[in-house]
Amino acid sequence: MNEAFKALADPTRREILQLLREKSMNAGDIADHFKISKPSISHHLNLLKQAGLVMDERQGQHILYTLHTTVVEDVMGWMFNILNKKDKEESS
Amino acid sequence: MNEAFKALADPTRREILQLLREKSMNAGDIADHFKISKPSISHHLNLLKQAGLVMDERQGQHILYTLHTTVVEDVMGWMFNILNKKDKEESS
DNA sequence: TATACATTTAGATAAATATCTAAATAAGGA
DNA sequence: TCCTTATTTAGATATTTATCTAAATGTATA
Repeated sequence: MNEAFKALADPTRREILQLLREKSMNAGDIADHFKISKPSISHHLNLLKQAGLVMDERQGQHILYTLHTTVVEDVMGWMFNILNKKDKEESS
Repeated sequence: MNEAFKALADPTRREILQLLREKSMNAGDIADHFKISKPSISHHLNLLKQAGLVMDERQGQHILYTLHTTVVEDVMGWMFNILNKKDKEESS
């Protein structure tokens, strides 16, 4: 989960996740939303992929990126635990 | 919220937050939980403070650090939004 | 006030990261 | 097969970050 936290630390990568929340997109269309170069976006996409936050699938000439929410849920779980002082203290 | 995401990206800082979830602690006691130097811990505590994730309060010779959950909730909200594709799509 | 303890600040350094341009790979179509 | 388009990989560079030791600051107490 450390990789996911690190991936989420960058504003560009968070914005990519927000784009993908709406719909899956290919690398080029994602890159068009930003001012930085395509190779940089490709690098960010790779980090998101390593972190398990997105999945990629080649579709002909394009590569389609899709949000993958399992790890997001894991991170949310960690955060939720922080909010609840001592998860062992009571059960009811 | 960017500072909070960046603060959460470091494993030592996340561990500090987990310590403080149990109870408020002073800088020295926090540092004793780690192998790294006190100045390094002080630096991490400062970043957590800048991010709004902890608060500090001098108590005599010691400085007491306390978890501050408002920003954690903000981050959770962001994550929650990512999980729900298109928050505008329906209301019921 | 002198001393000890707790913590931070200063300054240095090594490692990690974000970004770029240029080149390579992969697929589709003439 | 040749050319175009889509994307990634390689390699370089500047910035940021985590860490350290040494010094400074703040508080308590003899």
